[in-house]
Amino acid sequence: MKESLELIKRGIDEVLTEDDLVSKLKSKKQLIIKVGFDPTAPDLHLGHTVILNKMRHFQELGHKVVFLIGDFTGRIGDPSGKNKTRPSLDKEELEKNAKTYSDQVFKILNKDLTDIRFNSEWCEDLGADGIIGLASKYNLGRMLERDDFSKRYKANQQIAIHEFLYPLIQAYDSIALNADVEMGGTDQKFNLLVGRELQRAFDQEPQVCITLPILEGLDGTNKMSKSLDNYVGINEAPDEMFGKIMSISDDLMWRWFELLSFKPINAINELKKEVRSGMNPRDTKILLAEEIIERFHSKEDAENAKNTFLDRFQKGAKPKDIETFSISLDDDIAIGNLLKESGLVQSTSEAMRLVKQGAVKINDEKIDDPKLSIEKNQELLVQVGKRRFLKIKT
RNA sequence: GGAGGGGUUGGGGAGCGGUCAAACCCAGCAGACUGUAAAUCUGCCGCCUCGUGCUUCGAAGGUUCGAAUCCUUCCCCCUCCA
Repeated sequence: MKESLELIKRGIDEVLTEDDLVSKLKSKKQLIIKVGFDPTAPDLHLGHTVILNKMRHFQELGHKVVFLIGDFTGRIGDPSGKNKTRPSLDKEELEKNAKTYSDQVFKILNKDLTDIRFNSEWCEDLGADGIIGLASKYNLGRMLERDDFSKRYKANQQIAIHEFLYPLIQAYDSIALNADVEMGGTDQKFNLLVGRELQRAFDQEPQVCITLPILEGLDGTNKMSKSLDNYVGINEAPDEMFGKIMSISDDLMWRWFELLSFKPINAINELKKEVRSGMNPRDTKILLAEEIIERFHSKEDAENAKNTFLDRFQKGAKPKDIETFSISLDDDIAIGNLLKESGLVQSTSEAMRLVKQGAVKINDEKIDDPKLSIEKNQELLVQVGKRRFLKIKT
């Protein structure tokens, strides 16, 4: 019992309320743990794994996890999204996304203790009556308690009505599932609590709400997300992962250790201490990268990725597999056009700039003439900046 | 229903007849330094045939030697009062 509670509480932000959690755990019944996911972004990244790991913890204690895909809520639009009208996904697409999810999710979750559900299952039947009924159980004052709403309200900014509906529907999901626990990021706290209250209004035992810290992305400040392109996808190739993880700042590294590593807290503190007394932080970062890659690929992949990385950046070797781009030419071609055609840069203007800045190498020689003409029927190794490589056959 | 404010290059946000491809900040890219870091410094950051070249400032017209800046119409957004 004590250990269970400790496991659950590790690395989380808040439990509301701990007393309720304790009594649910004491009841010895199999609990239903609900976590909602966005139907439009089925590619999981490390940010998602923070919560997936926690779901896994509950499974280790024998509880049932509901992986809820918010296809219906997705249609309404999350309050945090401004005016983006969301495309409603058709059945086929949904199934595809669900499959993508399940392909990835079971790298962490236990299949036997996981239900994948869609909230359209019960929301479609809710109807206008149902929605009005739901809405009658909540009130404006409580809605405005939500930080983001109250700020906007005070600042005379608009709040669309449907934004009020969103938390209600999410709460209805908890009722439909009879959830015992709902988890989400700290930004979801309000929504989770609405679920708790509405369950009471529907004579259910209120769910325990657990918030988890939000993982910062590669830039170190913003939430990891696909749209900001600051993520590490769990399906990414080992080398790719390794490179991305090594590029994070030292500060962020500790944050990632805390939220992503399975190492005991003590071990992490020990590492911190060693760095403070002179160990190169790069080497601890390597440990982190290895651990994560091992989890989503294999120990061998992790080892290889590490070696590739060291070869490449410590010894200055080039990547092993450089793609080849072939183009057939009638005539010689200007370097700017060649770079653009090959896809190494977006425009010839960009190519010209890069050449002027000394960022372009051909066969390991820096070029400085933006008007350089390349002869046809040649094979060249072209490098742009530090990491863009391409073999070009003209 | 009435009154007012606004739509500028990825985001934020100046400009309000020429000196505007458009200040400044952020993001991004490149170079230096390094641990492919962070911080810092420097440069770049619409497009091309790279030139006293071309196309941009919600859309379409108009005034003018000249418009992102003025006028007209249209589209869109926001706030306040009722």
